[in-house]
Amino acid sequence: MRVSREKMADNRVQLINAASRLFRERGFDAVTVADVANAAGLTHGAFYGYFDSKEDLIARAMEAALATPPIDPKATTLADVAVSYLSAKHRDSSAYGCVYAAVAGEAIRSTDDTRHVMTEGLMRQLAKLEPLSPGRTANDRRRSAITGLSAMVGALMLSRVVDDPTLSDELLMQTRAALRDFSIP
Amino acid sequence: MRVSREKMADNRVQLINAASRLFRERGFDAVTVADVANAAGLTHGAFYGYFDSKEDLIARAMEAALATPPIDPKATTLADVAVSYLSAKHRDSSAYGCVYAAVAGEAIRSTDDTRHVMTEGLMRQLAKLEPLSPGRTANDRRRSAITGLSAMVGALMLSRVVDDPTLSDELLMQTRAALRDFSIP
DNA sequence: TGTACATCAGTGAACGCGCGTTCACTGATGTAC
DNA sequence: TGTACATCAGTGAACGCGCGTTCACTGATGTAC
Repeated sequence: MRVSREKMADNRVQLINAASRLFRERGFDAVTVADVANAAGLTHGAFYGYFDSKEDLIARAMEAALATPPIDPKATTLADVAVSYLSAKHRDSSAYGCVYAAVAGEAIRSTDDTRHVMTEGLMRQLAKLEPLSPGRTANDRRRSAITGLSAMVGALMLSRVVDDPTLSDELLMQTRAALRDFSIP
Repeated sequence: MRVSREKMADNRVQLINAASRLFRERGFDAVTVADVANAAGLTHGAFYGYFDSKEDLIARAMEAALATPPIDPKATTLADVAVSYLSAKHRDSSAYGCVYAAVAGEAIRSTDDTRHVMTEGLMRQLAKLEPLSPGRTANDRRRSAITGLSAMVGALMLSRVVDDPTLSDELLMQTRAALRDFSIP
């Protein structure tokens, strides 16, 4: 059943895309190698022609997920970012959402490779957020970017844990409102 | 090997304490029923005399962990809370630290029971934080409590994922500083 | 209070299951002529 | 360009392992007299 080089390149992309989606949806542990292979139209045996191990796939999938961060390109301020980030839609569909809110907990106990990928992704995300964040000096903007992102990640995670829809909505709404008025004195 | 009623009551406490510590340290999945039983001085077989299932233990352990939240009792403002919450010590030892920063990611895909326990714990934690948070009206204080807690949980998790010690420290430091100056206009 | 027996908490072997990973085989692709 | 063969991507059975859970048995506890 050998396939063409083009098909092989496409299979790798499909594997990474499926993994990037499934891991964010269900977490690293709950997704099996067979799940990812099947979602990419392969059987589990083919998997090891593309990746050394499941841990390797995790790192590559997070790398891909972090290459297209879910910051609204039309956003011009931190408050704009917060409006789309702290939405019910983002809360209810993590598959293509923020990597940190989806898998940060598991990533803490993951391989060095995965943690490194997550670190570099965070640095890039902060660099993009800084010019949109309030503050007169560069350090003020960096401070509000870090605090703003932390608040968004924290609020989104908490809104996903909570089983009370009213509280869940309130967490998003109040954090959105606070970031709208946010400033570094 | 029957044991006394007192010993049994003590065993249950030991199981819950061990679970509450181990789950926060390593996550639900990585901790086995045998790990918890051994840490409490029992073998895995005895476990099911105390709990219906591992999921049952998770809910009871989180309940216990949330009964003594890690808010410094000497804190009189949100900024005070942030100083101890966003410390290197808290980041580096999750065993007795914040439940949300430790297991929120896994709790999202946990049982209804566990999610409910986490929800009630969050409501109590917010109620305690509100009077310490800045704002003129009750809603302003609630807003700053929610945003402050979100920022603390988010910053602590991110500081734990990151493999760069400088960035990790900066995430804590900048969020601490922002919450020190935090106000709702 | 002391004794005989019933109760039942703890033990550790065992079960069933699902996972990550390996591997002999298959058959389509790529290449040498 | 067409043919013959070597290559190697994909398949699915199989392996080894660790997990949650069950259960027959053991022996200390609790109780009835």
